[in-house]
Amino acid sequence: MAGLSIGETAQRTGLSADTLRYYEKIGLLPRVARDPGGRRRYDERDLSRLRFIQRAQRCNFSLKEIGQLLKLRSAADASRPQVQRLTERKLAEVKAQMADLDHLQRELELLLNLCHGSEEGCPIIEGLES
Amino acid sequence: MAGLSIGETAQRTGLSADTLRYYEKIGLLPRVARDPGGRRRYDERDLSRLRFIQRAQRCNFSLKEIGQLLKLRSAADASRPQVQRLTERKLAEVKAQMADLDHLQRELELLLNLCHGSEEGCPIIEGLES
DNA sequence: TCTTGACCTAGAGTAGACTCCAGGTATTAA
DNA sequence: TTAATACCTGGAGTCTACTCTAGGTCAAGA
Repeated sequence: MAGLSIGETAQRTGLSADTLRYYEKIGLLPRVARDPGGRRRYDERDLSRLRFIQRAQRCNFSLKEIGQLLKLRSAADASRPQVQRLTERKLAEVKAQMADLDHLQRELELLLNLCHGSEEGCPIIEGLES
Repeated sequence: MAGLSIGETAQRTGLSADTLRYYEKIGLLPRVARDPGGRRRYDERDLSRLRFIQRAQRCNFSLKEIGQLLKLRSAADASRPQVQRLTERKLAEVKAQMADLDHLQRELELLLNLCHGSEEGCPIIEGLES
């Protein structure tokens, strides 16, 4: 039988079967193909979409935003100016978020370095206090 | 009257009065002192705790984790290894998120470039799906 | 004195993203 | 043939971090 069952897809992506059904229910995945018995069959397109969703989600995009991103991704030539504006906005957001995270990373690293170098007191706690 | 009212504290911290009451309700702040009329009075200790909470929250710690950090704060010396572990985990999370964002950024930039470069339609974009 | 505005409590409601449940069907192994 | 297993649907429940509501109190100004 072509494609993967929901169980296999769950295992492969690390998402639960419930989550996969949920994504379909809210339209994040277009209706997944069914076998003659009515069970879902996930193809490579679906898996690619799921990987995209997971990456975007790890970047703090909401499912709603991911829906928009997915539209950009698959219908890019349908309404190009609009698509382009959205893409640019998302890109700007991604860059801003990168800058924030970069800042955060430095801060956490600084705290940890202080911690390794200090004799007494907890510099992480102290750092968060001041 | 000693200390700040909830309104003044809200203004000073940028948190809403509701949020301040909420933090107290869930035990993130110990019971705040009351004046004879039963209104809250925030002292320097409370404000320090609130600053701590806000900083930690900006570092992507959940309120639950912040609760842990606050407990550890009283015995900072003894609990240093724990604090360090928590911080290290956060740092790892932040780094993973950065990597994902980087990936997403490239993908969006690629999409944008393809859109700029083509006359009508973006035939290569369908290739992104796979 | 009356009114206004800040405050009080307990508890309900919200949004996002799941997660679980009940009751039913299909496929496979014994 | 039967039992186990994986799957189906619609809908209810959960968690986080608030946010809002109702109904009441208190202190200060006109």
